[in-house]
Formats: sequence, structure tokens, C-alpha cells
Amino acid sequence: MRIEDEIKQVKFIDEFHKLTINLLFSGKWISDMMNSHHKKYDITSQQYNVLRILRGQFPKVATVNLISTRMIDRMSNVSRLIDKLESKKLVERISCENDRRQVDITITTRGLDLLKTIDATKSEVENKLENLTVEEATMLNNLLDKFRG
Amino acid sequence: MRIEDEIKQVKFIDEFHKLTINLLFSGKWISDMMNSHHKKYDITSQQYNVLRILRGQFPKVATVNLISTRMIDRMSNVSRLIDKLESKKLVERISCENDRRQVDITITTRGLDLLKTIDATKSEVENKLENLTVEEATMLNNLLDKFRG
DNA sequence: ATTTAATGTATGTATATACATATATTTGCA
DNA sequence: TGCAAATATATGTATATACATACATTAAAT
Repeated sequence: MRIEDEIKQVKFIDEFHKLTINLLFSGKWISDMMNSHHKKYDITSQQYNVLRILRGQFPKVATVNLISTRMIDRMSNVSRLIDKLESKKLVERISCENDRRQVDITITTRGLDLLKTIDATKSEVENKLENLTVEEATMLNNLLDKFRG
Repeated sequence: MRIEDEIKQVKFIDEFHKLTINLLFSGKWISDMMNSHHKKYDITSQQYNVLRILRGQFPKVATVNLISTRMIDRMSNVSRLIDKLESKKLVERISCENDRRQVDITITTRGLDLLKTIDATKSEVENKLENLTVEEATMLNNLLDKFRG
């Protein structure tokens, strides 16, 4: 569906103006869909993202700092995000001995299982991906990277 | 900058997986930049968006309903957004006579002036747009529309 | 060695947001 | 006409988020 129909706007100043709105809209659109998928498993997309990062590190530990540099949606308070995951027993926090400021975080077996369950079910987003060919997806990726500079 | 460098992720399952992350990241990236631009003028991007919609209608009035169907980032409570704008005297609310459920909203002169000021200064986003040619922007727009289906 | 700066994490607080629900009014239909 | 459903907007509430700031620890400088 064309962006002008999505937001019922008939005219844009130019193709660039349209692009900023299209990017804002598409980003929100995809994040809403992912959120609704993750919500079925009682976590937020941010929490899911942290779990993915931790699985990528597993069995190595990760610090709060490392997590925040790798997050898609960087936020100031990763601590509270970890609080949530810890209370659900999806991650573990162990204070680091070498540098006592640091906190080492690992994903638990339960966390790994949850990820496996979530990833086993296809989200709406993944279905939408079928609208594009591999070539088109590659082109989109390159154009997005080029746009951000 | 390539998305893999932005979030320091080396491997993606495939080009589609990379695309979902790239879209999420790019959307957040652009919305953060716009937010910081709007913040200088003491409004949020959502409020800016509403003002733009109202200017598009001006001098006609707009209802809450019309505004919400045209918003980039649709939200449930446009009412409270209008509250904010009203208290800043950027919009006016007049209850509609024909249908007393409706509330007619118009942008004030002050609101129009603020928009003019904001749009006169180029945002970071607009500078970034120079990374792309018109052809590339058009291609991106088409690919985004096709992706959403 | 002692002070200062830098780093890593956590927290206080105000605001924003999502979601459910309420209120008022109008419409449609038995 | 009278009453249920639909529509338009507003509000209550829990949670999320941004932003500033605090705290503890380590590194650097003098």
C-alpha cells in the first residue's frame, strides 16, 4: 500500500519529503507488528532484542555496556530492562570480580527455550518479507545504509 | 554506515532478517533526529505531526478522528495531544454544532507561525537526504511500499 | 599517595504511551 | 417511540521511556 494512502496524504513536497515520512511510518509499522508477536510470549521487543544479543554471546557473558551498544533501539536504562528479564528468570546477573563496577549477564536455559519458542512461530513481519525478492531486500538494505550515511 | 557496524552484529540469517533490523533501526534513527529538532521548539514530533495535518486542512477545521487517521504514528489518545497543543495556544477546540460529539480543531496563527519557524531551519534529517539521488529516494519509497504490501 | 577524571551501572522523576473503559451523542431498527 | 448499536471523544491506570543525576569503582594525573 502506498504511503500516500496509508496516511491519506495526497501531496508531498518532493520524493525526499515523502521518504522521511515513509521511513518513519514503515519503522513504526514493523515495530508494532513485532511487538504484537512478542507480546504473546509476555515480553517486549526490547526485552526480546536483549535476549537475542545474550544468545549471540552465549556461553560467554555480556555486560550492560555491551548490550546497549548492540541494541537496535538504544536506550539509557538497560539496567531496568535486565531487572525485568531477571525477575522472569530469563537472564542471570553476576557481579564481575575483575572490575567490580561491571555486571556480567548471561541468558538462562529458560531464556534460550523462550527464544526458541518465539522464533519457531513465524511473525507477521516475516510473512510480509515475502513481498520482496532477495534482490529487492538487498537493494533496500543498501539504500537504507546509504541514506544514513 | 552499514547496519552491521551500527549495531556491531556480524552475521544475519539472511538478507530479509537483516532488512527487518535495518528498517527498525533506520526508523528509530530518523525519529530520534526529528525529535531532537522539534525539541528545540518545545514540541514533540507527534505534536508537530498534528500541527502539519491541521495546516494542511487550514482554514478548514479537522476532527480528532480525521487527525488520527492521518498521523504517521497513530496513537489512541489524540485528545491528550490536542490538550497539550491547546494549552500552548497552538490550536483551538470548538465543539461542533451539527454533531455535538465532534470537536472541531483549527491551528491558530501562533501555530502557523511556529511551523514556519521550524520548517525554515533545516533538520539533520534533511541534510542526510543529500546522501541519496532523487532516483534512489524514489526507489526506496517504492520498495518500502512494496514491502508493506 | 592523593586528588581528579572517567567508567559502569543504577535510580528518581517527569512525561509519554498503550490499553481498557467511560461518557455523550447520534443512528438505525423493531 | 423507544432502545440497542455505533460513533466521537475523553479519561483512568499501568507501564515504558527519556533525561538527569547518583553511586561505586577504577584509571589517570600531579
